[in-house]
This record gives sequence, C-alpha cells and structure tokens, in this order.
Amino acid sequence: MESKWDYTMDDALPFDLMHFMPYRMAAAAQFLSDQLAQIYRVRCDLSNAEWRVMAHLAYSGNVSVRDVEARGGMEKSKVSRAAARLEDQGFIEKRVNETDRRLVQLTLTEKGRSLMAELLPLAAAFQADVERRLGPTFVGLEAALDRLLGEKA
Amino acid sequence: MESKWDYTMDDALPFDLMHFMPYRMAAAAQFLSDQLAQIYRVRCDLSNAEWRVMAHLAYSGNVSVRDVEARGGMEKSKVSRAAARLEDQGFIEKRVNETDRRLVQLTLTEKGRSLMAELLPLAAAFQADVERRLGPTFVGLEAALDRLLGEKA
DNA sequence: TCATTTTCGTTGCATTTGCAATGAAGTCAA
DNA sequence: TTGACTTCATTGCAAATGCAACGAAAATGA
Repeated sequence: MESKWDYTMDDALPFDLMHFMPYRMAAAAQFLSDQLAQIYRVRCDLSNAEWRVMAHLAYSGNVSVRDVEARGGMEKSKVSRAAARLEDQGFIEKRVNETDRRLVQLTLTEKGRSLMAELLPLAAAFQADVERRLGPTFVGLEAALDRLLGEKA
Repeated sequence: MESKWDYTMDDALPFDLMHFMPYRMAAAAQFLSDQLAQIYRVRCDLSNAEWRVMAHLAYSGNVSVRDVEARGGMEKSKVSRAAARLEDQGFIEKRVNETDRRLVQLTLTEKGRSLMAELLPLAAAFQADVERRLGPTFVGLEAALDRLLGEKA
C-alpha cells in the first residue's frame, strides 16, 4: 500500500519507452505501411484494407472472406466491406462457392489482374528497397519475425 | 539476382505475401499490441491510444500534445481526444503552458501516477518476456529497428 | 431423420479515426 | 507596431472500424 502511493516521477522507472518493443514495432509497421501506400496511391486509391485483400487474392488465386480473415488477421467485417468496395470498383468478383454455399469466393477480374500486374512490381521493388536499406540487419529481422509470428501458427 | 520476387500473372503464386515486409511487420506489431493490451486491460480499460499517451507521460514527465504527436507518430487529433478522455477519467491534467500559451501541457495526476506504478512493472515484465521469447534473434531485431526507425529522425 | 450446434458472411450501431477547417497564440520582417 | 505567416490544439464531419446480432448453410449426433 505504501509503495503504491509513494510513487513519484523522480523514481527510476523500470521502463524505457523508446526501447519498448510493442511501441517500436508499431512505429516500424506504420513507417513501412505509409511508404508503401505512398507508392501504390500514385496509381490507384485503394485503402489499406483493400490493398491487403487484393494482395491476398494475387497471392492465393481465389479465397473466401474467411481465408483472408484467418490468414491476414483482419476482422471479417473489414474483409467483407473491403471486398464490397473492390467489387464496386470492378477489381474483384464475388460468387458463392457451390460446394459450400456459406463461402463467398473472391476472384480478381481482368481489371483487377491488370491493376495488380502494375502494382506487384512496385511492391517487389519496395521489398527490395527495404532489404537494401536494412543491409546486413535484414537477415536478423527476418529471423526475429519468423520466431515471433511462428508463435501464432 | 533472381529471386522469389520474380513473377508473372500466369504463375500460381505471383506474389509472396507471407514474406512481404510491410505485411509481416504489421502482423508482428498487431500481435505484440494485442498481447500487451490483454495484460493491462486486466487492471484498467485504457484504449491503445490512451495507453500510448500515458506511456509517453510516464516516460517524459510532462509533454505537450505536439510532443506526443511528433515522438509517438500519433495524429494530433488522436492525441487530443485520448488526452480528453484521460482527463475525464482523472488520470491526467491539462493546463496551458504559460511560456507559450499555444501549448497544452499534459501531466499525470496522482491517480494517473498510481495507475502507471502498477502498469509499468507489467510492461517491463512483458518486454523481458519478449526478449526471452526471441532469444538470440532479439539483438538482430533491435539492430534492424534502429536502422529503420533511424531513417525517420 | 431432425433438432441442435457451429460456421460463414453481412449488417446495424456506436465508437474511433483521419483530414480539413477553425481559432488562438507566437514569430518574423518591414 | 503592424500585418502576414506559422504553429498548436480542438472540433466538425464523413469514412472506417469493432463488436454483436442476425440469417443462411453445413455439420453433428442421437
């Protein structure tokens, strides 16, 4: 009880925000995300959520809303709405999976494939640029992310 | 150099999303943020934005809205609103800086200091746990984040 | 078989967010 | 000093978000 109320800002804190991992990781993610958005926003005005759905489709061919939710860590309502917007813009097509009629299969339209044919090289170039900028530390980052994200799966 | 990033639209997997750095970094940041929130949400119901403002205050003593915006990479309106909510809850106090009356100085109240006295050890323990989980890869992660975030400053 | 439970996607609703506009305060230069 | 410009924080507003509720479809199992 005493220590709780005797806390003052003069105490040495067992905490250093600038080296706090959740903080740094969020900052780094935001940094990269902003840079990437700046790149593809020159060519189209996809939101971050829409880009991620498109990337999943380019990666996996055709997937259900559930797939994007599970593998991408996005809320299903977020995926659903991003997909609706992408369909309105004519980039993807939604159709019921005849094997399991609960599932909605998302597929790129010709227009969507055409867009990604432009965007993916930009994304690849960005990835290469990140590797270049990180230099020798890139390998260490990959190892750490493998380990961290491996815990989820 | 030939790499996994070469592709054509006819390939089954034209794009290796699972190794795309912005994607992985965002996933890792989300992962850590969720785990951290789970820890401090047992003790209070701070939003992520509110937690970040509190952390800045505990770290820096007293700061202006602008300071949190600049150093934390948060939108100033987000900071402003988080600060308003924290003031309503009695965790912080807002007062005009008499030297420059444009600035709003944020300071922890006694209640706020008390809360952080409980939360910071939990944060420190979480940091230690992350280090432990990452093992030898932790050093490499730190180096990469230094390099990446160093570009901003 | 048929009732129960689970899975999947959408939607309603309240909250949060980003962006632009605003106003107050400070700075600078003529 | 004045007037134009800049900086800081807040707020209005539209869009995005998270969560819970819902309905349709499938799986379960008795």
